[in-house]
Amino acid sequence: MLELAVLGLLHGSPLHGYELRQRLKATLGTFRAFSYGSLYPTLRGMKEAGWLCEDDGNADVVAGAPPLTGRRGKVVYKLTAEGKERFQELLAEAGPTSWEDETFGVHFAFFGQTDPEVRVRILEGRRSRLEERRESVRTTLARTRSRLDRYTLQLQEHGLESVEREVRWLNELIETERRTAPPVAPRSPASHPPRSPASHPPPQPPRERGAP
Amino acid sequence: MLELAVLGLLHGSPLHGYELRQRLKATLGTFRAFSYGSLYPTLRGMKEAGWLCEDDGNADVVAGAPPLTGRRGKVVYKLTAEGKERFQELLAEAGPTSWEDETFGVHFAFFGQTDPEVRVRILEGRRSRLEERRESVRTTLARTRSRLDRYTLQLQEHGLESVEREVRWLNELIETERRTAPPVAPRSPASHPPRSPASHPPPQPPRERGAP
DNA sequence: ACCGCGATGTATCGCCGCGATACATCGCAC
DNA sequence: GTGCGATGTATCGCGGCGATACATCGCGGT
Repeated sequence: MLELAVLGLLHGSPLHGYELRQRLKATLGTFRAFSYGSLYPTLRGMKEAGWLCEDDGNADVVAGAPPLTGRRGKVVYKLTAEGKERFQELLAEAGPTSWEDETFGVHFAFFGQTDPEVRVRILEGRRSRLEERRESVRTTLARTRSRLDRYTLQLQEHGLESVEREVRWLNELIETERRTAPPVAPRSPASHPPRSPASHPPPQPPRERGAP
Repeated sequence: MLELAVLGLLHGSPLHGYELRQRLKATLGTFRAFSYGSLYPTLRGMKEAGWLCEDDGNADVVAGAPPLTGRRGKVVYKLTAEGKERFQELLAEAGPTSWEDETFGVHFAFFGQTDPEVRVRILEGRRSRLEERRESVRTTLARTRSRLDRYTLQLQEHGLESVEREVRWLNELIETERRTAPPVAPRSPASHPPRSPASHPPPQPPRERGAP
């Protein structure tokens, strides 16, 4: 999970731990934070697995500069070919793990590199996860409403509204996905009949970031 | 933190582990779930600390029934006097730990037993915590908006809206608190005005559940 | 009568993320 | 030139989670 995040961030450009963490905070935003206590061990593990390697760019560090200590310089991590492969692999799998609370945000953040079909599957999975929770809250709320204290009730209702809001958000996203890449073209968007039958726009990854 | 939750639940009535967990799920709702892997060790710890004891109610279990096994019966946990004391102690402290994401929900759930002043302090602490996060998201969003991919942007904005929504919620709650229990020290209410003064929303003291 | 099976119930283990902490270097203001 | 905050690497202990094992109970099916 952190693995996916690191793979994704590093897929953009090589980074060192510190900056990696900043990006993690910025990109995943409200979803999770991650700390070095997770990051560095993960990095180590991934290095051992061969997904990434250290890339000191140019070794402009004076070689013998601090001979006293264990030589602490910047360590820049960079994806290997296997790492990129691994990233694609993780992007492609849309299992139950993809729509758990913590994981979903990470997957979503890399939707730009994800296959449209997988996107929809993950969004729908997430939605049904949330709907399930919503129903659970609703029923227990209905059953126990009268027995609840004012504050517990308020907490419960706020939680319920949060879930409902998130479901609406997902609905919009799914709607948009479907309109952008419909399983069956409901209408020709342009004057041309599509040469690719709309089901696979593989060579046309949706609007990435980076170079404008 | 689990400790507070257990103390609070058990303050109502003695429970055994299984039901305790159900209540935990129901009461804390969307906030956290907790699993036995946390619950039982915590229970053990609390028992050792003297906050609670086992109370088998009536030992209507046939004493020698299953002599083959290690004799697994229901274990009902019950607060001791020290436990109740400890609960009050925890309710009274409104430190930074009280308004962290996970902890806040638990504290809030027991606001019915909490001193009004402490309630406001916790709500305000929570709010400023959230405002801080909101500003952080806003600024990084403003700085990097153009460089972000469509999905990352959407994720970011959704997160921001969530935080804003929660701040609004807290504002309402604080407002209500202030109206119900104004900062001016309340005069002795016992005397002759039998009906409440200006403001009489349904609750005056925190309407508890359970035993009337 | 019997079995099966799901709900109830107690308990533990390994994994992993977090927060705190230590240590080191760099750049810049004073 | 010195102190201090940002940058940077790394580890440790704590605590929660999910999976799992094991045990009992009540109920319906055959």
